[in-house]
Amino acid sequence: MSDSGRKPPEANPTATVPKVVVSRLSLYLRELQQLVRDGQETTNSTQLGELLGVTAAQVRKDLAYFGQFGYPGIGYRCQELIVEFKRILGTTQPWGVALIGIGNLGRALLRYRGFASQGFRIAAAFDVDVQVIGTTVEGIDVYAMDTLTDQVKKMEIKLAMIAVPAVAAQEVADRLVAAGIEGLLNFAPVTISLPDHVQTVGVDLAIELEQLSFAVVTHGRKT
Amino acid sequence: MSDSGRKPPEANPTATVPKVVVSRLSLYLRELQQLVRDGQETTNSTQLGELLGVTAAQVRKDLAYFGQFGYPGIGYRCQELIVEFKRILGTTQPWGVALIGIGNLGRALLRYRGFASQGFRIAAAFDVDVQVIGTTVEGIDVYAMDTLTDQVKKMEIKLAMIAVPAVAAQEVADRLVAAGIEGLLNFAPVTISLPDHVQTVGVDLAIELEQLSFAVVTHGRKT
DNA sequence: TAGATTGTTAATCGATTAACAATC
DNA sequence: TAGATTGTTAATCGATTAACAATC
Repeated sequence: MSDSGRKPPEANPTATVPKVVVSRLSLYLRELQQLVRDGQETTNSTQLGELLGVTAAQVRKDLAYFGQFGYPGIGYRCQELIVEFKRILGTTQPWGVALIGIGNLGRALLRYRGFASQGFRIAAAFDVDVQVIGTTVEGIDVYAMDTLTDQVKKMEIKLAMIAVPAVAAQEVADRLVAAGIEGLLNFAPVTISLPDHVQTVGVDLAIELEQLSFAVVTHGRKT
Repeated sequence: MSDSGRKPPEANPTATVPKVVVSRLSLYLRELQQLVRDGQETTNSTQLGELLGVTAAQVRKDLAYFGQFGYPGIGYRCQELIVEFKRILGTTQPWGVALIGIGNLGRALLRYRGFASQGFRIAAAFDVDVQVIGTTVEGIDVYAMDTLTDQVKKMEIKLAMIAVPAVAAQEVADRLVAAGIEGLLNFAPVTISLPDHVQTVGVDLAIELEQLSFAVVTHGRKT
């Protein structure tokens, strides 16, 4: 029942996974965690599809990129999928994350409770403001930007969130890259140029509202 | 030079625009605004493509969904495109936005400077906490949830941002819909069920970090 | 066994790219 | 005019869907 070692969770490692499939993987994970909280032990492609608004065929195709996780006639065991998806997404072990910029948004991110449960821990915060350097916010020490490289290396931090003003974002990104950071979550509303080996994800809150605006003005007339 | 009324900015209104094209439209707009700040008056599909990391052909195809905005041999006038894109996205006139939940994230959103410049203004804030009801945060009045319908109707608010705990998100959404809200930006890490005529965009910060994690662990091995 | 549901193949659909005549 | 760049068409590529044998 727990670990009968039946199916081979080995996918084609050369197959390149479409970005949109990876984003759905996170959504599946979120729904699975909700199902478990609701006491459900198994699910199936039809249910997962309904929860995400996609077809059952797509759910099965998505999962097939990563391996065989299902039981024909039964469906999927929620807890098993959660473990697999976390492994695939790389969040089995918690990541230490650096936060740059302790302004409005930075403080909100420091206080945000939703990171820890998904395997992310803000390990250190950085700012240029002498008023906040040396203080502790939500139990996290705020360091001067000068100490970035040292701290990042000492704490083996690989991910960073940029919550500085737009004009400073590129320079901060350059320093993070120089310090050896491998992935950046950028909240500044600018495109950042980075070497190929550094990954970036951008979150622009105004753009999200723009997308909503478009959806509303075009109304029912579909996307 | 300014408004010679040459080309017809009329697109096929029945053509359904792919969601991914609309998201690139926002990115084009952001780059165009940056180009104007940098003093550039015209651009072309090659430059816009480089800024976004897409091909020039794709830029031209994207724009073709909405009309003919270019000048063969010249390219595009930045300021003209900005005006057109804002019209298409529906942000020519500013939207009043309701904010629900004045916690960590809600306060950061209230203070965020990036909304106004893109045509969004937080018009009213709501919470259940009697400690904050009746106060003013960043010049915005905080109201009790009971007054939601009245305020939304009085201020003709059509968009709302949900920044409440996950467990409360669905109920808040239901009340917003009952109040006549047409679009929701949901920051709670849950899927919200809504009637078809109400548009939703979800922003889940932990999911963004998960996507980054995946990109880092799969490293260079592409997407 | 009968019923349910998977994983996978083939068919369909849609988006991206390349090429080029039309235009400034 | 010659050069540059658009808008659009056709070709390619990739993702989604439908169907079904295999499996529990």
